[in-house]
Amino acid sequence: MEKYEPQKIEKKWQKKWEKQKLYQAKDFSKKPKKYILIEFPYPSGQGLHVGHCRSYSALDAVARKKRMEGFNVLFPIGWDAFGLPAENFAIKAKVHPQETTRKNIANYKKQMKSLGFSFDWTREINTTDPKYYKWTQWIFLQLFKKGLAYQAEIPINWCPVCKIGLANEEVVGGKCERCNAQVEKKIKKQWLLRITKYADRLIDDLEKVDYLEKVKAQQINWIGKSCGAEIKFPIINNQLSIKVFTTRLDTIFGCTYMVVAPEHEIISELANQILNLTEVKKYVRQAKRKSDLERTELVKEKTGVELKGIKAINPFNQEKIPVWVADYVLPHYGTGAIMAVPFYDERDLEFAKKNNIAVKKVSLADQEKLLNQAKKQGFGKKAVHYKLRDWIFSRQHYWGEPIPIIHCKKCGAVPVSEKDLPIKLPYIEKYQPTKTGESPLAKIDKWVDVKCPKCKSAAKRETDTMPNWAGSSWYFMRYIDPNNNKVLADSKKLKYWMPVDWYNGGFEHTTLHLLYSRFWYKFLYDIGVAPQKEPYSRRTSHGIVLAEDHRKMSKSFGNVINPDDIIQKYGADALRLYEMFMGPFDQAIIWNEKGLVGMRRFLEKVWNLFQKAKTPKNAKLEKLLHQTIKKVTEDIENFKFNTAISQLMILVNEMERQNQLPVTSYQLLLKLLAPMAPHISEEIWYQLGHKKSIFEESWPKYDDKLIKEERITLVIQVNGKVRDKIEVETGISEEQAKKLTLEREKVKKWIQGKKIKKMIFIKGKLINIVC
RNA sequence: GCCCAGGUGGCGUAAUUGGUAAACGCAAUAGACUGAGGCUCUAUGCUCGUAAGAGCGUGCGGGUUCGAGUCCCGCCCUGGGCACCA
Repeated sequence: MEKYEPQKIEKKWQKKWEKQKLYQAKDFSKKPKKYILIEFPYPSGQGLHVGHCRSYSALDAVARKKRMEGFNVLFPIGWDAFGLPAENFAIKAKVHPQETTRKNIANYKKQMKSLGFSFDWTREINTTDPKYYKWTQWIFLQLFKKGLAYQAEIPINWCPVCKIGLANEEVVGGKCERCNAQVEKKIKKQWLLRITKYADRLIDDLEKVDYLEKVKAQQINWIGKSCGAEIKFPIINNQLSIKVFTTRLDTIFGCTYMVVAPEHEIISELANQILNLTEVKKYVRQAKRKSDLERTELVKEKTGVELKGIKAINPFNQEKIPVWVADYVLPHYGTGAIMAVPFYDERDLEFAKKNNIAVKKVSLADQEKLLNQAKKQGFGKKAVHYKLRDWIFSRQHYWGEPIPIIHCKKCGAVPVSEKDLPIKLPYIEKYQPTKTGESPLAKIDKWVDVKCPKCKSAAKRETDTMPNWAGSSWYFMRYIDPNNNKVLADSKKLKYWMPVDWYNGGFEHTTLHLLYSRFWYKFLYDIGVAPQKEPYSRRTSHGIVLAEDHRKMSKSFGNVINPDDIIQKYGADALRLYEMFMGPFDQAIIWNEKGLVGMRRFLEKVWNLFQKAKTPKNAKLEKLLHQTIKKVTEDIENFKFNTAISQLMILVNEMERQNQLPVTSYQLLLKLLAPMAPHISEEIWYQLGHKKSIFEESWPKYDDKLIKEERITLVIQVNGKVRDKIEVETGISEEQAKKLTLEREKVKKWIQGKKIKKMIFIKGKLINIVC
């Protein structure tokens, strides 16, 4: 056999596998199904990232192993291609986003193919394809019909200089990323999705699924359900009152003041009673200019202004308390107003001290008594609040799915007829956002001016587009039936393939994408489209790959690793192995090119063993072989790829050491290696004279009896310190072990002159003499 | 401030879930082999010692236990996330 030259053999097998259609999933096959899913990438101009490779290499290994285990595997791929970066790039480079997207996808595809992933390319999808987003729009219409999509006045980030709306990402320290002007808020009517209606189910159904515990915890924290009470505090000399939400009703007798958010309507409602209105207005103006993030960043200094002339009454004890406005209270959580109990709340205490507000101490025991009396009088209505807010679904951008709604002066917001879907995104030359804050689509009269589907009078299309999250909230369903133009996917096929058996992606998608897609799936279940309540049976997340300088890889730092260069230098199999070997799969890991050297050496060892694999039998290898089958099988299942590979290295090192290597043992090694390093394994497999792919072989099974060691090293401790070791039979009895131990010279030395209090014997492990 | 994760050799890390700390890989040093080596093999946690050996050693301080990287209490540090969540 020639020298190991990955560049030659890898290309060859990639082409052959594609021709053989080895990795196509079969609908309704009699084999049991396995749906393995990776988060589909956003095809950016920078090309595939070594971070992508980590997730894809690992799940490709899982998919390949599952096929060998006899499953009908669906391992699909597609493109999440709508979004801001493509649009911004287009504006700068004057290339249409459709064009850059096309190019980027072609590049990603080429890169992915050069890594030899076993995707079923016949099911490739693209969220920007009208045949795809027809169904994204269809789902929106169903949400609208069920009252889960609605419009509301919501502020957007507004740059007064550029005269465009900005994404949070484009606001840096409260300033516009492009021109550095102070960003303002502009109120705009926008579409929202009522995800809050699903909040309880999104928490409760987590019990049904196998996600990493920390992922579940993060979802629960994000939804942030809290049960408490709502209380109305009446205003003196006025009919109005301020409603607050609290989880600590039991502390209400210690309440000495109230705080309302600067956005709270009570401020304008009480305007003529507020004595220091100018000061208050000034404060409110300043607060409104701050982003939520800024308000949260200003941790140390809690500012606020008293509403002079206003007093509220604590309904539980009739005490008159002052009302303040402060921006540490946010308008969108709870009721936008709080009762402050400085004795029990650190934040309230800090604020009270700074502003010379009274602090009142009331013991909780006393309060309980008082509270019971109050409750009898019917105060404090039970209430549940969530951190989770409804999902703002409008974007004033070009490069997204048009929202299929027509606005009619008479009929209001009217849904587009389903048979008119998709509402295609018009191809335009100028996609800069407008100076009015509307989407660029608003300028295309020909597209905007339509007739109302209901009353046929002149009407206008909705010109906002959907966020990037829309297309990715249901894509896993489309893979199942990617070309269907009657329904989003055939219900029988959905029933066969769903739910996804194993979904892997980044931790950064734990809260938004995962929650949004679960919400949509639940909704689709409710309207009879999705077959179950949860889309993903199992969710794992991979840690990010950091650059050698310990920072995130980013074009601006100039520390990005291009997988093409690595493949060129070490081969795709070495890269794949390295991505899995570098550390625990769910932890962040620092890229180090030197590690690739080891992978390449290992593969060369495997390659060179070919010369040696001739003898019929070598009993010395049997045990290690079976141990390795067990370890690799279990480690892949538990996504401990690093230790699976180190076990294979141990086996290969032993095979090198042995003079005799049976062909059967070598073939076993190849099968175990194949999911992780497919090219080299397939090449050697054919060189050994096989006529069919190694991936059509079945996964090796181990024999439990052959794994057990007959002899072990029994550790001898004296007072917990290792003093000696003896080789014994595994099944050695306690008495025998004790006897052997006490005969040892070293042991005698250590226990000389001491009285043995007891001896602890742990079968198969150690013996400890306490004296 | 809150939430999550994590601190183990020069580096990436492993440890049968309370039982030999450092498997596997990278790097470095020394030695062996070779005409030569950037090949291969052997050794190397730290300190003392020629050695045998002894002591120390998993962020820090306590504790439980025959025995702790692993469990409990307190603290420090690093990374990631965040919408000050009442």
